[in-house]
Amino acid sequence: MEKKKISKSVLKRLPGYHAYLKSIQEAESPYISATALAAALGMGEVQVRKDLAMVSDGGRPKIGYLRESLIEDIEQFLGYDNTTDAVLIGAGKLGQALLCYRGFEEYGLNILAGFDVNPAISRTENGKPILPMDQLEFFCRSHKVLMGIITVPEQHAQSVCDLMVKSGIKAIWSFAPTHLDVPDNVMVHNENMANSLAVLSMHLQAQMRDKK
Amino acid sequence: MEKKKISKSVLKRLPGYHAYLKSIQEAESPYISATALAAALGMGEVQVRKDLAMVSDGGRPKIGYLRESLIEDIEQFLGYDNTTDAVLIGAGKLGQALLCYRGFEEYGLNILAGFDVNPAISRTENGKPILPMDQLEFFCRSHKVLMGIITVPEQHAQSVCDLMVKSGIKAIWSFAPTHLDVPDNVMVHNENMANSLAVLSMHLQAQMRDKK
DNA sequence: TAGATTGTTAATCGATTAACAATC
DNA sequence: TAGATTGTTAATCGATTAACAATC
Repeated sequence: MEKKKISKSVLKRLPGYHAYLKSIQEAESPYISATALAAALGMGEVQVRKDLAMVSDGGRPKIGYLRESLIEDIEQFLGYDNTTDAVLIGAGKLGQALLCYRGFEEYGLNILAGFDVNPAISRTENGKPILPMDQLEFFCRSHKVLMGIITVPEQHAQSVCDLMVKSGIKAIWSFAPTHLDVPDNVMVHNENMANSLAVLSMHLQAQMRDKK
Repeated sequence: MEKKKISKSVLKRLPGYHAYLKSIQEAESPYISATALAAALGMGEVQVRKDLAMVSDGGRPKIGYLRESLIEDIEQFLGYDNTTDAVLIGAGKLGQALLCYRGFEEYGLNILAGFDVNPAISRTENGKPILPMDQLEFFCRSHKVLMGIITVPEQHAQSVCDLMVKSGIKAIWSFAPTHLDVPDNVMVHNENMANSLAVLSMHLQAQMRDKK
């Protein structure tokens, strides 16, 4: 397993393999072939093999990959083993949902606290603190937080984003449907619901048209 | 504006242009150039121009595009004008957050109702009904619902998905971190948080490495 | 050995970018 | 006219797919 440069497209497929491999823990054989994986996930088998080659140090011809070690390889590669601390700004409905979502731990994400201009509550149901905004920078600096999640309304997204950058955050996961300007060394990933919707609506429109 | 076949990549960028154009309503000039748009969103200007060519019937050299009609063109193209009805299954935290999110209306999405195996409440804060699962098929058929949103835990996602397909749904927007098997004529879009996280974590890891 | 499977090298495909002609 | 901007045609780039040799 070399540290070759990995493309975004491959990166985005890895969690899918991981989830599937975890879901078949009870399987009879401890091995799984790229062929089988591809069939289960509805993908091309060559693509699966190439993707796995990026993270694994090899399967065995005729047999396949050792499932357990494949899982470990992906986890190590994606950094699921060492957790990333994050803060979240915007403790509205969506923000609270994310703060309470337990699944993130599995992916090595640990949201330490939520922030809000005007916290309605001081803790989430699962005990995570919700703090006033003015404590953000001190909190991030002292906990060395590098990841921030934005769940504020569109109008406030850019100023919240600026605040995060000022607080030393290097990776921003935004749920606000708007473009964010950041310095070069900061990465923004837009979980833009509008984009997803566009693809789905288009499919529906095309289907309706074909029906006629 | 022809109905050329449009690629997914273009489709996913259109909402970004739309949001930005809406956000500069107060601007002095009623025109905007692809150059200006590109600069504002940090994109290549040729790409912007090509994307706009797909939806608009042309800008004017030296001047640019008429902002208002560009907005309309994108809205029409993405179907923001005629609303799509949807149902949501899984009225947990995330499900309720989506049911209450008002921004969807802007994109032509109208979530009619939520469903849950065991509804804790019968209505959301904004008055949307939360119904028991066994009413799903009748509801979908009678309201001719074609889009479904899945916000149930991973283990139940596939069976919920099957139920949606059985109820006539053709486009599924899933927030469950797992692969879903569907017939060919049904489209699934995975809003897979794990995928997004993978990209961001990788960026952080790379940055930490470079720092040393 | 034969056959399934791996990994690699080459070909294809699609999307982005660059170059340039057309237009106001 | 000159210059900014559009739209198109060609070149590049990257990712996917196909073909094939290697291996157990």
